[in-house]
Amino acid sequence: MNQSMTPYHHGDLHNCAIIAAAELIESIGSYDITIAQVAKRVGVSSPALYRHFKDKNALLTAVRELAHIGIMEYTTGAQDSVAPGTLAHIDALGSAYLRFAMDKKAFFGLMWENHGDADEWRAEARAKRTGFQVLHEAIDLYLRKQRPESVETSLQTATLLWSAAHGIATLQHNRLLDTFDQDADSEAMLRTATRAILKVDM
Amino acid sequence: MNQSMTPYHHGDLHNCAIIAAAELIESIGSYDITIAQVAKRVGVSSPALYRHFKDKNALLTAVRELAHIGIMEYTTGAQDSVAPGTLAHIDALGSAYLRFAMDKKAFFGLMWENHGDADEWRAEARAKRTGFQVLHEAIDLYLRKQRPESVETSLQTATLLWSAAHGIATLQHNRLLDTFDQDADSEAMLRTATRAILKVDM
DNA sequence: ATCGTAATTTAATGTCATTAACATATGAGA
DNA sequence: TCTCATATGTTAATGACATTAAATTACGAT
Repeated sequence: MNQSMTPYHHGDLHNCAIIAAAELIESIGSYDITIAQVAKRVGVSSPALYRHFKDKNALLTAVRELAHIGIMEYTTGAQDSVAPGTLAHIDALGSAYLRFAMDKKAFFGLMWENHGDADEWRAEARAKRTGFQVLHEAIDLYLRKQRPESVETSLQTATLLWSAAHGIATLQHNRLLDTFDQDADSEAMLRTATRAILKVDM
Repeated sequence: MNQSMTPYHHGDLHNCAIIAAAELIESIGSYDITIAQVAKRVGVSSPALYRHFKDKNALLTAVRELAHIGIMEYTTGAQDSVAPGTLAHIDALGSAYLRFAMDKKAFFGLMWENHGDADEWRAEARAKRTGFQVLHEAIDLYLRKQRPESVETSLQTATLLWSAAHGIATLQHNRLLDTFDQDADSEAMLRTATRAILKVDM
């Protein structure tokens, strides 16, 4: 990412900073990072970053996008080995979500955090093909095959299933699941929830 | 809370500070407060608070307890008008949870946040009668009456139902629900989830 | 009344984010 | 190639905070 031949820094501070921030977040396992840390990691002074990002939050927002790409990779990767529109397909997506939440704790926390520029993000999210869209498509396909009379509820079903997965992931993330149920198994929980929800009329 | 007759502050800075912090959080709708703000509100210098709290986080932890009491009030209050162990009872608890999450956004966010002293809290939470215990009892009672053969799964069922409620609350909290489903109705979603989960074998 | 301890206060530090002022590179033209 | 405008960096400087240190005052027991 760095044109190591150029003086100053030039070239790609913008992207380098985002990546450095992401690496930093990953390495300390928390998105409570400082501009100074990122700057140091890229080998540049703190104020330099302000040429590329309005403020610290703007940098974090950029990292957030990386996190969304990451979850997309987990999600789409999970689809490779399953037949489209099957229960296994939906399970795989849910499992990927839980796995991402655990593997990339800091990213997971960061990406759903309440961010200031929420409105812009929401607009984009609706347009793009996000992890949610992938889930929605899978559920739509599943219903179309298994319960065609309920296809029209696929959006609500997807939203509900996402909520369940998100709740499980979040509670586990904050170690609240095993606080109350020492034997809690998030994967099993989500599979149970999935089956319960898919079976029910909306 | 203040012995307005005493000089200095004396008397009750500890409790006054907690309440002031809670009021502040409520008023600005965020738990991103400063020690200085709290101190000012109580009419005392910032360092004074350090005589009563190890650090800022200790103060927030105290507020967190208030938040838990608050959700307990919502929860138990919701039980007054329903027959114990009925589906309506469980609905009422879920509804109260969602309502608290919306009414007291900042508290809701604060109380489930990743806090440093998590281990102590977890130990206490297991001992005390928390909102979760109330839900667990209600579900246990429900299963005992409606599906006695599944009573042994009441803990898992409670955990799963909490997860669903928490997911819905959290996503709505961050305005993510209506990002993907403009017509999303959190109450309806939770009722659907509740019915689906209670019907299913664990 | 007196002393020791608890509760406060004002100073002082150190970490950050962010802005200001200054400097250097780079690329488009003359 | 030389020159200027713009982009990109750099080193001060500022201001908000959390937190600690040192100095001060209130209170309760002797």
